[in-house]
Amino acid sequence: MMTERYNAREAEPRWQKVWEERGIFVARNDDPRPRYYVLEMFPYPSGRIHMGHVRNYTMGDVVARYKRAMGVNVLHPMGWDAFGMPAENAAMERKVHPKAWTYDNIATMRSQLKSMGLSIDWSREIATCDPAYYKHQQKLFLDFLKAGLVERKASKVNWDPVDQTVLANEQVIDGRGWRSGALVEQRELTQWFFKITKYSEALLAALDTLDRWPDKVRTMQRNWIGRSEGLLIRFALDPATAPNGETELKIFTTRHDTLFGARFMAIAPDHPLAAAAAAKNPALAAFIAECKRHGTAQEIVETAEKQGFDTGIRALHPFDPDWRLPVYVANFILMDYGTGAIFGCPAHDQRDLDFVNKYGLGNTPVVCPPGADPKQFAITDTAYDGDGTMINSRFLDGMTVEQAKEEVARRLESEIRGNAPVGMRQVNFRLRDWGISRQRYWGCPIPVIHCEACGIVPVPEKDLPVALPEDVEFDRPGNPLDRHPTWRNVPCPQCGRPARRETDTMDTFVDSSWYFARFTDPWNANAPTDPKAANAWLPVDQYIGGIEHAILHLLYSRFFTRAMRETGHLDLDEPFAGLFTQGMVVHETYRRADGSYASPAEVKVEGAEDSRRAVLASTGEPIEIGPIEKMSKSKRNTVDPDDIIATYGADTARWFMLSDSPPERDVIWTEEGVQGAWRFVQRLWRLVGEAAAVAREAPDARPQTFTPAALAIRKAAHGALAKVSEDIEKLRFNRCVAHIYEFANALQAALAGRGDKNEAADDFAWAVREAADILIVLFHPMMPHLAEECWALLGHDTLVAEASWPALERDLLVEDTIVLPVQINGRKRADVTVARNAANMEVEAAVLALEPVRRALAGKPPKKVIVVPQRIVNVVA
RNA sequence: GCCCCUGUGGCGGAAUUGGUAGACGCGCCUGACUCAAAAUCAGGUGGCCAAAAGCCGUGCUGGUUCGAGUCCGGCCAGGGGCACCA
Repeated sequence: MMTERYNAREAEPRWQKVWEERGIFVARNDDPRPRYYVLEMFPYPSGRIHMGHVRNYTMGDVVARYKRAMGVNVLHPMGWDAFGMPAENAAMERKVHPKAWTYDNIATMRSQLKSMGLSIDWSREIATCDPAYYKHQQKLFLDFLKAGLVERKASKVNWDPVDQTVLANEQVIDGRGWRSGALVEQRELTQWFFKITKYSEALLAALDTLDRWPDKVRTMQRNWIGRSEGLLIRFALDPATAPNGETELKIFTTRHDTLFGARFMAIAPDHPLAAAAAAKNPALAAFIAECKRHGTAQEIVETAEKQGFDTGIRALHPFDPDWRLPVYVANFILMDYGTGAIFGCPAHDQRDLDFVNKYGLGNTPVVCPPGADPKQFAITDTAYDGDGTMINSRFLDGMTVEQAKEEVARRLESEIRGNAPVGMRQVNFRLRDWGISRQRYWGCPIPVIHCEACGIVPVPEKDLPVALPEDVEFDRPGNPLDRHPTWRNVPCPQCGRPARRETDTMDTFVDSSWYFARFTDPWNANAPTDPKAANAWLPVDQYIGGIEHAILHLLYSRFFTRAMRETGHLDLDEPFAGLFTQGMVVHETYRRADGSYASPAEVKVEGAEDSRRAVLASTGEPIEIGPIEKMSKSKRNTVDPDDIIATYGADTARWFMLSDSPPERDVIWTEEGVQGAWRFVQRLWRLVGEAAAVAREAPDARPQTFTPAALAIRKAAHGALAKVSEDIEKLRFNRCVAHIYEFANALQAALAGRGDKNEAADDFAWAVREAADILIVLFHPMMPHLAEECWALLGHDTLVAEASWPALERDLLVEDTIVLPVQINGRKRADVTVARNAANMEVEAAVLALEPVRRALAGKPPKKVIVVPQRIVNVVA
């Protein structure tokens, strides 16, 4: 009898070695079978893996192993998002080279990931800091440049004063740098941009086709792209008031229906007209300077009062040349949205209303809400932005808002001034081009050279990669590339005269925008991709990662895929057909009396749910149990995967990660939960041991008939098979876990029952062997090492990692007789056993004969009997 | 302010998408084994009631329906995203 405990610590490395030696997870590009590409977001090599990684990679591994068992050619690669700031910080703090620091971390994390037993094709491993990788990224940059998808322009940029670098709009969260947390400043710099806005419309429209993405992510991207349809209107300026040469002011509006409610115009402080007007107006110039000094950092914007300054310029209303509108410079107008100018309709825009109330400009309501009296309707301090009927608007009166918009657009489109229409329909996007220049060392060098004579000269392809120099110092702030003597100063590739290399490096989000494509042919030395391989593998069938990349990484990758298509590197639009965003791993927090945090490893928790208390294990000092929060170093509520794997094994950690919480929600890491998972590992081991003893007596040939006990086992096995298969397909791992528990319970009960009844017939043994085989294959994607050990115990000389998913016998799922719940007036009162295919009349007759039903009816006929076949019966008394 | 999501036992969560609410796990209780503990095994575990019968029960509230955790209206609470975007 098998009484020994399963020794995960001994078994797990042993099986990992077998898998590796046999190379069974290596995907081949020439394998003719159908393909499946499952990918988890690759990690930043920060030092050690954390529980979030364990959760992420376990989920992907379950899918990969399941698909492999289904006979599919699976690509499941791993790499390193290896460029970035922390390597430079480490260099500054610890005097280690960023490269050494990064590769040390990669080595540690690789071996940690391997100890998880992931079915990864390590032959395709890539690191983005490897010149063999970024060489091709530089090639992509040059191709994009040639294709007009890259632009160099001066612009106001987000400057992170702590990291001393530029940030993209997407990297500014609540006015702060996404990594440093520092308040972001605005600076005017010349930068490289990827023209993501070229695809605004396409990126937006294609969101509708991504039906295997979470709605949440699609909504966030939709909002981020921010499409709005409106009208561009050219307001003529009163020549008597306009600065020299200025004749008109262009504005963009989505509310042209409210044109007769206009009270003022407003332009951004950095609008050219403002500068022109300020030339002769020192007070205005001072106001503009003041606005610019404050900048547009979010923090300031939110608290700043709306302020304006009358330029003295007057604009003429497009429908009434005698109607003059004052033009203000206002601190709340953004130069980089629309035209940097608006017309203000205070009655129907809260911000405009606040403005006029401050400067006493008044308002005219032009949209009357349904049910309101047009003569009485007035606006004081709350603008009305809803639908209604046009009033006070001359030829628009009586129209709906929609009709009025159409009428205004139609009229202004057909009115020509100069040689252009006064109004033009226009679509505007909130999305800005992606600024990729970073003033950092540890990133992919931008492959261009600045020459006094020739201007910007792309580095010739034969000179790629532009490799990072390794002899750099981090003894002062700023970019060491900028002060590197030989690397920076190079001859111009065109004219040969002394020139200067671009010292900015690329945003690290560029690195991760195409790595999924590189995995399809990572050995390719000549080109970023082999389009044949890329097109065959892509799009990624299932991508798994955190919700924090809903906009940044996922939007950039969608852009890159389109740009790579345009430059001939692959031929598809969307990189990720299926996206799954998993929840975080959270844990209780523990605080000592002095307010400092204690780690779970230091704390001993005792007592049941309602009387739980904690003490410091070493001293007995009482500890306050705090709220459950995301595992983080600062809260010290992390659990080290290495410790868990050393104590319980990787299978236990994997199993716990998948149980209980639905994968998209946060999972609470608890010691009890891990122990529960560990107990189940041991229970499965014992169960398979018992099953193996019975299975040994099984005949090779499948018996002709099965006794009820054997049939019950077979039904449980195939029922579990059907449910687990469906739930893996839908990534509902918590339900898979429940089904496997249920099946294991059923098999255990059947084996225990056998002793009493002495039912050791051939057919029973055969059913047990079949059930044990199915059980092991079913749990092997979640607990691969235990599965191999059990598989061997059952006498197989193959690997379960290479076993086929069992064939489902659907006949076993169908019962001949079924038990239907019987409701009386919608409340369950009884059960009735009927033939599965019994006619409704028969079911009704059987139900009416039931004692509880007769009692309820008391001799009267039922009002109604509803029979839902194979579901339920409801008697209405 | 706008948009989205989530509210089910002591806890994590199931519920075939309108058909037996609480699967499965954790925790707890009782028993067996043990000198004892651990492990394991057997049983129990939404509330009210001594128990049965019964009644109540999916954030609150109203509705639709033979039947509502699920659909509709109105609230409340928690979480997330966006936000001078014209």
